[in-house]
Amino acid sequence: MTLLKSRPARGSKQNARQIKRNAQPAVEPERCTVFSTELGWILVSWQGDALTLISFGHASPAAAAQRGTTEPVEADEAPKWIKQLSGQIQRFSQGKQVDWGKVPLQWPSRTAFQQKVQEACRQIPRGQVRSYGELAAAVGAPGAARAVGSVMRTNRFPLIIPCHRVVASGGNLGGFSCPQGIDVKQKLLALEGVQLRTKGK
DNA sequence: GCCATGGCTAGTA
DNA sequence: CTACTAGCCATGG
Repeated sequence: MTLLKSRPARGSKQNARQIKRNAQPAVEPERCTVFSTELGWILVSWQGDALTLISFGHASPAAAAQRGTTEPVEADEAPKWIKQLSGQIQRFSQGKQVDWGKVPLQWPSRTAFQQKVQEACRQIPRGQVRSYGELAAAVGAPGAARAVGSVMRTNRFPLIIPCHRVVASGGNLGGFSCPQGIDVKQKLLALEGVQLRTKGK
């Protein structure tokens, strides 16, 4: 996709006219599409060549679309890489192992802490879990379990950044931010063969 | 800087 | 087991 058009210097009347005539937005608009999976209706948003949002666990296409900033485009009108990604998400929702590869993720802004936590989360292998506290310690912030939870809560790329693999200490599930709530987290973990200790010890 | 808010934890009852 | 505390720490207003 070629969209890198050299931007004219600011403030020039001539340039302003030229921009208008070309009608070429400086940045590509964000677009999105919705589709149905075993994990409910999913919204996928992107801008240019980068992913901007994944939202899943919705009861209806309308509910999913509401999370986007624009009207969804038809599935077959989406760029190829989005179609591929959608396919991967489909297979993931069916419990298959998926390598997300190097999908470009675009964050609005991130602190160093958030970045580290997200990266650490991403490295949790399928079929395994870590506690919020463990993740905190792993990024050099022991005791910041709660802060880790906040990072998970604001995860814009669930599944790709497997926040569902981060659980409470002592084998408890912990929380989850999703329209369909904590059940989805359990379902996700079940898909990966993780069964949380109901009790025991 | 202060204060409130969380997908938390460990301890106590 | 549950219920309730009291700390904890990174954000955002």
